[in-house]
Amino acid sequence: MRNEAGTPSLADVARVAGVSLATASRAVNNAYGVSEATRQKVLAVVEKLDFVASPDAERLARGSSRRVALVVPHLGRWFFGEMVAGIERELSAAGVDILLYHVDDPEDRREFFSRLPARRKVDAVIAIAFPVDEEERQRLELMGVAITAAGGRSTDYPYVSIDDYAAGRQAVDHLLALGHTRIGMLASFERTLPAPRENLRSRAYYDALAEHGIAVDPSLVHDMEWGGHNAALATAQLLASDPRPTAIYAHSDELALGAMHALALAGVRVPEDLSVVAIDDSPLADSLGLTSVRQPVREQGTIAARMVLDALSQPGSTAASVMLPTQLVVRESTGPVGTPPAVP
Amino acid sequence: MRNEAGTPSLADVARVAGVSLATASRAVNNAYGVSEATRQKVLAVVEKLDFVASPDAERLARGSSRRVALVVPHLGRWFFGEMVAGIERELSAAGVDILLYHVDDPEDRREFFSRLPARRKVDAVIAIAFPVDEEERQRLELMGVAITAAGGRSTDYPYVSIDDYAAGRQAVDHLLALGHTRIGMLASFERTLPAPRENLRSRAYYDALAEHGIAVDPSLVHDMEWGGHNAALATAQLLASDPRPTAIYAHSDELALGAMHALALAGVRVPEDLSVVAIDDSPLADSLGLTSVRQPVREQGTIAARMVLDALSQPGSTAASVMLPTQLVVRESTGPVGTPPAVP
DNA sequence: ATGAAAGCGCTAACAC
DNA sequence: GTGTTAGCGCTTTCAT
Repeated sequence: MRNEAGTPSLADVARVAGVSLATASRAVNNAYGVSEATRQKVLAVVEKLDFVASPDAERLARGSSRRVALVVPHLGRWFFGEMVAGIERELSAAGVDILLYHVDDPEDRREFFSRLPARRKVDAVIAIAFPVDEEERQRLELMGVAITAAGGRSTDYPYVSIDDYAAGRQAVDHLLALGHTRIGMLASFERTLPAPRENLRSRAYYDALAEHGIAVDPSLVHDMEWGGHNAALATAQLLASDPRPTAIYAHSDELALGAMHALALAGVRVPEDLSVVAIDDSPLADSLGLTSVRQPVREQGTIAARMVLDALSQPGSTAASVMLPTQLVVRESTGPVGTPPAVP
Repeated sequence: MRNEAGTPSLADVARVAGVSLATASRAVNNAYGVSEATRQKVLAVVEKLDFVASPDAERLARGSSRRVALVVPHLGRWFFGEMVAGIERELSAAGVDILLYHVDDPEDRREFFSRLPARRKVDAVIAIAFPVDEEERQRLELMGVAITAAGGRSTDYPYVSIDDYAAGRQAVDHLLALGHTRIGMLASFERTLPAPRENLRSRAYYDALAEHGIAVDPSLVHDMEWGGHNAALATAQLLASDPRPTAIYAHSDELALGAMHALALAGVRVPEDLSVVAIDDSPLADSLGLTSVRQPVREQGTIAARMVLDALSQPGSTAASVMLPTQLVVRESTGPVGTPPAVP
């Protein structure tokens, strides 16, 4: 026994308890075929020796690891961090370990899937808010690892997300209901994605306007990479258009923040002169008094984790995807159109 | 061989290459005692079979796992997410896997260290921005796992962080240099911590004022939990004090954001009526035009990762702690005191 | 209900 | 330089 003092093995437990290795194993795993008396005896020794099974040996002997890979871009942004937090909570409660892989750009993505660190390391992978392409998915499936998407949709494997289209509609419809007809949109795209896909938050805008018989003015739509700075730039351009929009719909709180800063600099009052609505309802929105569509991020994480747990316990089964509802949270950044400019 | 089709073992590689298991192992690990020719032959087979060693078996046979635990509170906040991103990049480049543990409150902390998931699972643990107490540290040391702190200081083990005192001084001195003498402070404490420790960002404020012969007005100091909302509340109180401060020093960008929102609501112009400075220089600061002291977060992560890597390669050695410099980034939120109120 | 023994996939002496 | 052979710490038939 070349064991260091601090790490007792199952064999130690067995010896001290006066039973065989096999029995000790059964007792520890609550397996059948152990008398209650023996079980208690063994568990007592486990307690006394402070024994913890080596996960590596377990995995080797058993064939599965109780480990899942979490592939996530943009840690550092609220949405992604919260999502990870939600997943971690649920998984760690179930005794499943999380291997973290951060992929910020398409190259990281590619590298992850080619090196397949997941390979032989995990039983499942959770991809946060980005699609896994068909080939990648098949390779994973071949090695028997289940895949789940959190915060994004897929046709090929189970996911949990919000209905981005509905969320967008809630935001734009809110503006429309307030009488706004000239609405700017700050849309963002993800450079993480291998190829651009249809943006449901944008489509919501187009549909809502169309349904209200409002023609879309392309100069009011700005597509940009995520980031407050870009949003501020775009907002400055919006302010220059004629007639100036009376409202702005931002795809995310961060974009809205940049916009509001630009508005403040230009002396445009919110919501008197211009209304701003966004999607996310992050802490930012609260600090800012921003009207925003709330999406339950942590809960998405929790549910994704449960789906994975299910997949682990029933290999082969395919979980049903889940779409969580969103809810408009009205704060001070939106108001009816046409409020007469207050005289200072 | 009960191997599924998709997962070749080293034994498979050896057989196909026509060498023994041992030789295959040596070749794969670039160990000594393998002729270049055989090595190439083996590696070719590895390539062809798409072989990846089972980390579990490696660890079991070798005794170490090339896995480290990352213990982090408050994912979802920029600082923590960025730090994790920095660490991940470096560690994954070195082929070390990261086990993620999220601890949001003292209870999570306690649970982490008591269940010691690290136990037998990792070779090292990195604690982000929170102290590991002496007893916890000793238990970890006993099991031979190295511990490193990122984004926080410790006297008991190596760390990498910024000099919070210096950062605070840069912020407050900037205000002082602009002629401000009545300066409010928005300080935050961490409920993650087991016990409150001296806050260097606060001390910087007290010292700076003292050195300039300015008496501290306790009513200008507000301690709060992290969050823009709390900052907004505190700011409202600051505005009510008489005479009203001409500047606010916030411990973080998020706090400053809340403050600026409160100021906007109150019709107080920044920086004409009141200057705001903070610490972090997160993307928020840029979007907001906020003067802030930049701290290199990702770099702290990178360095922490390197320290761990060193510890893994030279067990027993104690890495030297590192303190990274910070730098004031002046934007539009600060200006000289006494600017005459512009007449609207 | 319990024990003996055969692996799981790999590394590391130890021979040759 | 290469092959043989024990294990690493656990799970799991298969006996008893």
